[in-house]
Amino acid sequence: MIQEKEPRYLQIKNTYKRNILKGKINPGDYLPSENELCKKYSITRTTARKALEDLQKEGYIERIHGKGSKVKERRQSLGLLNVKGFSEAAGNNVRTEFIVKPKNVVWPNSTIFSISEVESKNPCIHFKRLRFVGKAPVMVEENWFSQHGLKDFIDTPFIEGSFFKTLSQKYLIEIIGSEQELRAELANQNIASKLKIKEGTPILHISIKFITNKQDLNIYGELFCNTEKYPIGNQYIL
Amino acid sequence: MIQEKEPRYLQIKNTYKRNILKGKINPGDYLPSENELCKKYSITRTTARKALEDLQKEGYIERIHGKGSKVKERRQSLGLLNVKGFSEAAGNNVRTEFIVKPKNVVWPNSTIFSISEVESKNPCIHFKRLRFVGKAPVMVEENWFSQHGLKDFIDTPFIEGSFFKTLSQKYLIEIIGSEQELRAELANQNIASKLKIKEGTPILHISIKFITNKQDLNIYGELFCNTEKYPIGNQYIL
DNA sequence: TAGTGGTCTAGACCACGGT
DNA sequence: CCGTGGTCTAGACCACTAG
Repeated sequence: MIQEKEPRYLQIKNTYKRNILKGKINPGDYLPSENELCKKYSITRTTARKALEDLQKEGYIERIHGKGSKVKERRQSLGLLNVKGFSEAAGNNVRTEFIVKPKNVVWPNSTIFSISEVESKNPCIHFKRLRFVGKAPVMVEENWFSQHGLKDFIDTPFIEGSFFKTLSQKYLIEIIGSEQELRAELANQNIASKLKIKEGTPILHISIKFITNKQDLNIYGELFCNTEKYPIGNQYIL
Repeated sequence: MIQEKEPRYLQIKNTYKRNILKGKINPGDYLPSENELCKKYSITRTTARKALEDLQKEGYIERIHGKGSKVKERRQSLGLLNVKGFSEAAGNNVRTEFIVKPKNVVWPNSTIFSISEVESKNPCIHFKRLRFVGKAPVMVEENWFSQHGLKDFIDTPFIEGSFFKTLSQKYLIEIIGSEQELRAELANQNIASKLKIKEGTPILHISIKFITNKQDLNIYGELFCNTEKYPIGNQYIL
């Protein structure tokens, strides 16, 4: 086991980050000033500033000259398009149900993304899920990907119910990018019944390709979202 | 007229930024090390670091422990929204028309993004455009932002008709991130008439906040897109 | 005027990369 | 080994906000 010493500024940054995320510190509140942090943790202003600057860079606080470090308002949205996935963004109020469990299928004719030869030579895994916020179904999600390097995927349950967590923890596969195509459409009878909305309600249709750190493994998805109450959030920072 | 003294680290940062943009320094080259900068400009490492850290944050350089500050190959792709076919597939077949030219307005009550104090204390600039692919209008775009640090913005035409090119080249302002909220909606009478579609056609409504490298300058936008023929593409790499 | 964040100096020790 | 960037100390002066 490698013993890594976490820098002081990171410890302090993460302390406040956790407290903001947990709701112990609320939007509008002010964090301790730089000088207060210096006393509290026995550090110098350089170190205190580094912690605060990082929090600012990540969008948690706003620093106001002459006033202090104010915790920013964070809206709740689903955050589906960012690489981190669903469960993390929407809190604990989410549930996922299988409509079709993972199994092998023939590769569909993807009209949008082209599939590499290596991908198409391997079997295709497919599954389909329905995602809820509270009791309301908000999204139908369907995924396809090559079995290439994913032994026993079909027979193993997802770690904590999360697809991406399973890829990461069991197979060390990380998402390193994505391409998306977005369309507004009217729900057909099939989607409408699953999302418990009327046929003809406007829905957001997302075709997505997640690019992974493993050669010739991409995750292809089709998402159909009822955005009426829960718009899709998307954040890019850096 | 307020005489603002530009901080030393900013002068140095912008010196190298301009040289990179002008091609005097090429991708793969290394910038002077922190200690070399200290000697060259008679500053301390703190100041040299601040300049280099800013260049890194904006994606111009990569800092490698034990090696140095390497100029990056291409600017980091931020996954900004682009209409598929706008610049590539449609060739030069793209046109933008003003519906409302840039002028000062009172800040709207943004229901989605919270505006910082500094932003709201400065006047708000607003403009509204209609974007075409060929002869077909495909997007209504409306933007708001603080005039903070944007002297003469309203009176100057856009460089090559591009808003972001103007920000970058005239004011050295770069987009370093974005937050978006996506919704599928039915076109109201106003939007429908501009996009030449029937009222009730599904459209993609995007609320977007572009975060810039300038403190307290964000670009807020509302986009209404007819995605029937031209879906919105979105790419995120890294 | 007191307190805050913004900029800056002049040092120090460390971990990492290449020789 | 030396030079690089990463972390950190202990101060300083300034500009801004608010009472």
